[in-house]
Parts: sequence; C-alpha cells; structure tokens
Amino acid sequence: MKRVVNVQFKGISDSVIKRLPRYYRFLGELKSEGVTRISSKQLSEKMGFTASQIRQDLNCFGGFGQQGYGYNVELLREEIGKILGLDRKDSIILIGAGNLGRAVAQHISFEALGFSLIGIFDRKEALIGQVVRNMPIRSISNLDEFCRENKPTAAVLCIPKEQAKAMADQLAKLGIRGIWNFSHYDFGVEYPQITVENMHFGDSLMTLSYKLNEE
Amino acid sequence: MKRVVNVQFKGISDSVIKRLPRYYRFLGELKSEGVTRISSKQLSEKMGFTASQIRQDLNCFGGFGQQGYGYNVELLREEIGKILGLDRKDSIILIGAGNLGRAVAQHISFEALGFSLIGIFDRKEALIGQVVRNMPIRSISNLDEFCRENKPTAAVLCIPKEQAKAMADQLAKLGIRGIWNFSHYDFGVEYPQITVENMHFGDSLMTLSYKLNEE
DNA sequence: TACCTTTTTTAAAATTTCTTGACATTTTTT
DNA sequence: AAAAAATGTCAAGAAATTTTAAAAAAGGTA
Repeated sequence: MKRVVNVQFKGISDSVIKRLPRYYRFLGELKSEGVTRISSKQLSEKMGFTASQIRQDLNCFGGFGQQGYGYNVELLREEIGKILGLDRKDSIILIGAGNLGRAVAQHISFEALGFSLIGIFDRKEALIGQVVRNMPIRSISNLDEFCRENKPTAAVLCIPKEQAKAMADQLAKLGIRGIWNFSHYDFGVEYPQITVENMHFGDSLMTLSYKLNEE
Repeated sequence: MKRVVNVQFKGISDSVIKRLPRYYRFLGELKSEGVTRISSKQLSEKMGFTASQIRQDLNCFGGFGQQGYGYNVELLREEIGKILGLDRKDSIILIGAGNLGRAVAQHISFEALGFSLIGIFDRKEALIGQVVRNMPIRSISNLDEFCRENKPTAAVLCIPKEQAKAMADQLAKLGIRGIWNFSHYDFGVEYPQITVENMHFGDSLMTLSYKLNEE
C-alpha cells in the first residue's frame, strides 16, 4: 500500500515472469468490473493458482499488499505493468504482410502491450502500398534505410520459415534486439544479443492433440 | 531401434509434453535434410537443450535409441508423432471468421497437426457464405445442428472475449472436448471435461517487453 | 574372428529449482 | 479490546534438471 519499488529485479525465474501477464490481465478485468481491492485468496480462486504462489510471485518485486487488507487492484496492475515494461513503448516493425501478418497487425493492441508499431514490410510487389492499420505496406528493399532512420527495437516475423534465417541475419545487423517469431523457424543460439519470443501455433495445437488423446 | 511402445503413457509431466512438438519439428527438419541418424549430443547442440534432458525426455516413452548409435531420425519422429496423437485426425471446427479466424484457417496445417478442420462459423451475416479454405462460412445459428450431425471433437475460438464464456457453455453442451483458445478470455475451472490450450498473443508480447527492458 | 576402444544410451542418484504449507505479524472489523 | 482477515517470509515438499555410473553396441585393428 505504500512502497513502490522501481529498482532492477534480478534473478526472477522464467516461471514467475510467464505468470505476470496473466495477473495483469486478471487485474484488468477486475478493474473494469469496478473491484478495487482483492486478497490473494480471492485471486487464487479466480485464477486457479494457490494463494501462496500468488503472494510469493508478487513478493519477488516488492510488497504491494497490505496485511489484513489485501491488494489494491489498480495499483497492483500498474506496478505489474511497469515491471513488464508496458509503459516504455518500444518501437516495433512487422515483416511479412500475408494473411497472418495483416491479421496480427490489425488484431494486436501493440500500444497496450508495451510497443508502438511503426512499419509494415513485405517483399511481394502486389502488397506494397496497401494500407493496413493506417499504415502503408513498405517494400522490404527499404528496410535498411527505414531502420537506420527509425531505429526500431524489435520485429514481428510473419514470414515463411525458409526466409526466417536470412531475415534474422539482416535484422541483427540493423540492431534489432527482439523478435516476436510467428515463422515456423526455430532460432538457436545464433544471436545472443536478440531475445526471441516464439508463437509456435503448431506446438500449441499438437499439445492439444496430445491432451485430447490422453487415455 | 527395436521396441515400439504403444501403451498409455501416464504421469508424464507437462514440461516434457511441451517439449515434444519441438523435437518433432526438429526431427522433421533433419529428415528433410536427409539426416537418418542423430545422437542426443548433436540434437542438443542444435536445439539448445542439454543432451541429458533430451535422453531423459525420450526415455519417458520407451527406449527409442540405441547405445553406441543414437536415434533413428525418421523412426523417432514417427513415434513422437504417435505420442502426440497426430495420426488420429480429430475433427475440429472454427468459431469466428474475422481477420484472425480467417488467417488461422488459412495458415494452419490442421491435417499435419492431428486435426481435420470440418467447419467454420460466424455470427456476422456479411461473412456467411464466403469461402475460406474451400469451405463456406456457416451461420452460428446452425452450430447445434452441425455438431449433432458431425460430432467435432474440438473447436478453435477466434471470437471477442465478451462472447467467449457463452460460446464455451454452448460448446460444452454439444460435447466438445477441446478448445484452442485465441480469444482473450481466461477459462477457469468451469469446464472440467474440456481441455483448453491458450494462444494468448498478449502474454507472449508482454514477455518480450519484459525481456527487452530487463536491466 | 576376437578383442579393445569409443560412442552413446539407460538408469539411478544428486542437485537445483519451483511450489505449497505454516505461522508470526499487521491491519481491519465488530 | 478481541476476533477475523490477510500479507510477507521461511522452510518443507515436490518437481524438474543435471550429473554420475553402468551397460550395450559400433567401429577399428590385429
């Protein structure tokens, strides 16, 4: 209820980080329902975690709660947002404006998720100039120039896996530090300076297949 | 190299299951490159896991390898495919034919991932009858009838979160056993008989944001 | 062919990491 | 003022990963 921790959080495990967006989402729901305070117990019932885990997770970043009271929904949500860097608005470009790329461009609220989409690129002549999300699709041949001028932090990759490696090489040279990867390509350890976050649709669907056929 | 285990695999941890699709994908790559055998060490270098983890993972399901030799790429891939149930072809329907729904319909190789897409539904009049992937978009008002006739096992949900709950209720009644969830809604424990596999784009992008802003 | 060395898996043990349970302490409520 | 509610924290328990040891097969070599 009082202390706001703004230091660097080191040594937080991946498992915790992966749960943060979920907390953030749930708190958003609660906020829009007009709930102002909540206890770890109530949250745990809603989310399916144990109350103890919630308390421990949140405590990694500082004491956001108050004994006898619980957590302030709005405050906690803001703090988690800050931890996730949602207030930073890193600039991001999207490569590959096929069906999937266009759907991603139109469907994702980049602004609410810590990013600002500043450019869309494709290699296909037919697509260039089309407007998606109030933005013209640019030719991939202008990528270098665009990046030198605008210095995007990250890139969304919606291209076939055959082109992924070459594109990543190019992006690495241009100083890109993060890739949101929708291509079916698996990046190994080639780019230590680039953080890759994968959206492997196929993996997810195969997991569903496994669970459906389990016993 | 010899034993083929086809029994039920119980008590396999989630962490292992989540890695299986990745193995499957990598083995597919290797196969198409003409590689016929591989050791856990070689695989580990390509994939970024430790060799011992790979061995332990694969051993959960039976001894697919041979000492002094390694693993037969094609055989191992097939076995993992069977474990994942990719040979079963569960029928699946897609609900919500907006930008995202259509992109998913066109972009995903359901057949290669253990499913057969048999129907696409939307509530918007304007979309009904349009053809996506050689399939007409059907009216959601025909969903009950269609399901009674075709008994799909699973559903892809590409609808706004406001509609997700009601739709899941309906699907539960219709006997759907799996949901591939692209909506921003979080299913709790309401449907114990339905397996939900989430594709939360936002969570993934927030995780990227965190990692980009780390220290 | 017989034998030795190297490779590589399997299985078990040790270690590390993650989750859950317990409780002392603080705050709110009656 | 006492009871109830709820956090923060520590330690036990569970789960996951890595290490180690043992066994099996492959590939050479005489």
